[in-house]
Amino acid sequence: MAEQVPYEELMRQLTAVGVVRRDLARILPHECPAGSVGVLIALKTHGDLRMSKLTELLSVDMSVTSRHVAHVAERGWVERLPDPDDKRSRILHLTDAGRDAITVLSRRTAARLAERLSDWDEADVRRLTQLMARLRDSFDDARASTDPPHSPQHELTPTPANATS
Amino acid sequence: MAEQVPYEELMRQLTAVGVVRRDLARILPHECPAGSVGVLIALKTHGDLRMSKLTELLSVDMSVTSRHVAHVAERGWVERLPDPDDKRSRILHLTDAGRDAITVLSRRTAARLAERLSDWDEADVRRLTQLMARLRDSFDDARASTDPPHSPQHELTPTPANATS
DNA sequence: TATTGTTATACTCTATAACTATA
DNA sequence: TATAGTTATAGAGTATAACAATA
Repeated sequence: MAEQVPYEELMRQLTAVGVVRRDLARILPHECPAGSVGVLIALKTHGDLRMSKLTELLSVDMSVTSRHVAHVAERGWVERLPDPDDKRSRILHLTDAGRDAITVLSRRTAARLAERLSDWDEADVRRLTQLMARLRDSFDDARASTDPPHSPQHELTPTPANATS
Repeated sequence: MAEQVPYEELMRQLTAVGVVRRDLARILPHECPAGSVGVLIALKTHGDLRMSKLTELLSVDMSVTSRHVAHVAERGWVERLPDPDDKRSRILHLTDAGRDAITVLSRRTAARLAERLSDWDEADVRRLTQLMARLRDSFDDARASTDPPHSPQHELTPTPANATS
């Protein structure tokens, strides 16, 4: 891709999505924070999952998944069934109560989005959704292939080439 | 807008942006977390700003802005000058060191994005950026006009209309 | 010895509320 | 009395590291 792409602007907009996420998070019940929603939706979409697979889908550390799953399990929305093939593993299963919870959340979220995006046409909503999905895929793929080790996080101070003064 | 818009999918992709943000955050120096970057970029883009204006641009609570600004001020990237028109106010000014820091960060971020989005064409990057900007605007506008009070956050349990069992 | 999952700890971002100092 | 800004506190999300159980 050409060098003169407006990455800085994309970067800014990525940060701006936080505004959207926070606004949507505000309508969630205190019992069901965003992390829980992610788990519930993933299970509704993909069916029963093991912790490892769910972790992969959420693209977070497994310790994070474990935390979120513990939360929804405590509320009876997800069951952690034993895996007959591997006693270390657990199979996560969405309960009926969990399904009901998602229904309520989806309805409420959709209402909020419909309100906020009242002047959007459906085509643009779809375009944005598709592009964001592709963005996520591009990052997931790259992380899976090149990230295994870890990014060292260099220092910021040494900037001889850019010293403007 | 029609009722059958795939809001649930949009919702999922909004969450997925977290993957992207986290990946980009990983290349930031420990001295300059995401919150600091937001402040620096805003000042570079809009020039000198008062706390209140910066807060509006970032769409967060002023206490958050204050925290982030204190961080970058401690590192000499931003100066808090007195406002001659209002002694309660402070004018935020990006220092040369701050400008240098942004240059380094932008370069590093751009490199990461170029790597991740190597198979994207520039038009799609622009399309995505524009749609995200519009999304943010839609939420900012709505918040400004209808949110002043606060969303009550109802309970989740009562779901008579959706009981599947 | 390697892998699945949990837990302890620490850090960032955020909002609410209480506070100071001006207006 | 109202506004600009700071600080204290609390809550959510995340990653790292240490750990238990099983493969």
